[in-house]
Amino acid sequence: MTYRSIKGTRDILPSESWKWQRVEERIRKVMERFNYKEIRTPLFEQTSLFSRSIGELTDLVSKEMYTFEDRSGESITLRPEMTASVVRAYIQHNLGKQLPLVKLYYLGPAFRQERPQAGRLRQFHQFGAEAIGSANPDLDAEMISLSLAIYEELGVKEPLLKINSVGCQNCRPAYMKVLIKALEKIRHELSPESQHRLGVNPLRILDSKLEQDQRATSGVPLMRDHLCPDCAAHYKSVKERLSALGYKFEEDGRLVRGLDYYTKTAFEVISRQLGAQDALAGGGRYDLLVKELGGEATPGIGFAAGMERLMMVLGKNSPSDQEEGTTIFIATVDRKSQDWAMKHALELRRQGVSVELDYLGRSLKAQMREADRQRARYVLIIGENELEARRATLKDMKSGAQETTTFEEIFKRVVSSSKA
RNA sequence: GUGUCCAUAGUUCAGUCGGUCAGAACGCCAGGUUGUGGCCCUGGAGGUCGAGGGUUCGAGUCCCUCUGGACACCCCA
Repeated sequence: MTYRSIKGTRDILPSESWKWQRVEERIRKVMERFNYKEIRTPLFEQTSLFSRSIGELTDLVSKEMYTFEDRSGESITLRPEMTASVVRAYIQHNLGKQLPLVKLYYLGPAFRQERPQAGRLRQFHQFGAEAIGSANPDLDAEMISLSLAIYEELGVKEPLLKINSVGCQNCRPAYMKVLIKALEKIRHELSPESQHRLGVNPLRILDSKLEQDQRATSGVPLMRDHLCPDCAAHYKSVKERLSALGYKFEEDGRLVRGLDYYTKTAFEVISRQLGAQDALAGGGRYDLLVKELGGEATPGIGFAAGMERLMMVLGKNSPSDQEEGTTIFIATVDRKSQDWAMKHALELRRQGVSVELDYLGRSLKAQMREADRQRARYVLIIGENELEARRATLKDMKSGAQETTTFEEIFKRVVSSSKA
């Protein structure tokens, strides 16, 4: 038996990792244009941080977390998302005392023990942003705009924006009563699953994928029609700001977030190019979360996005550019030239040039083939004759032209072309 | 957790009613140029046909179990 990566985890091999690097770079760039600063938090936290913030009864907490006891008996959980950690750090380091509005972004792995499928892994990667310290709907618009700007920057085709308001502690409880009452009335028309959800998470029934549920709930009251004046005004403002920024969006009164901490604005970015797991990003406002986790009552908003899903969408679009090749391959023919190559490869590398040479004792022909495979811009050929004459042959792999000249001249050329 | 489908060389796949079916392409290595790439030609290495049982004179090919994978439900990024 051979070892394999654990179910739902995967290796990102060199054939792919360079693409991830490119994408991550551009994500960071956009984040920074919006003046969000990176935060890196630990991969694991105290279990209660997540259960308290996300909600004890949510599916995520009740059956999807990687929770274990460490050797001291403390309950530890691999982060299933990043918002809780970011808010924890915000409180722990009193970030709100240093700045009235804290804008943070993150990028990294998260863990959820679900059955893997297209766009869903047990170790997956998320990037996202959090802005803590303002309840201003302008900030909601900025946050949504930020998430879309990233997809725009990367050339994602037709990301679909869906928004909704999930209310607040003032209006949601009352609405829930109305909703449950309405659902009770049509209970027998609901799917068995939804009948079960009635007792656990009635909101979920609204976005059930089953035709049966959709039909049955067509006349059921929606949160957006039962918002308190404050929430209604906020929601209206967000929509106005989005329109003013030129964004198209779809109001989805059935959009629900799976995490308990959301209030008011909820949004999702969907891609039709994905499978059943079609959410590229999801987020919303969480005005109660900081207080819930022990900080001073501070409003916040954020979003999280899936890297794997992004990569899937990007893979389906442009044929994408090529990985950069090495700049120069030094081909050698014997021990002496190999010694020379080792020494000068290091020298060139110190000057910022990417250099490769042969470690398999291959023929010159094989080394040339290797250089070609690496898409080297130049091959430097060094042998007995050259060593003696303190010259080497430099071949331009694109044109095929080659010339024998002094080491100094060659290095000058290689270093300058590597900087270009 | 439930369901459906799948499992043959490094990769993508052929293998017809169970009887040379262990193959192709690409990739890899070498040679064709005893110091030179990409194209082309030639040759080579590489598989206990996911694992374990069973049916049969005989099983990649049929049956069972297991493992792994994909997708969907669920859930969500």
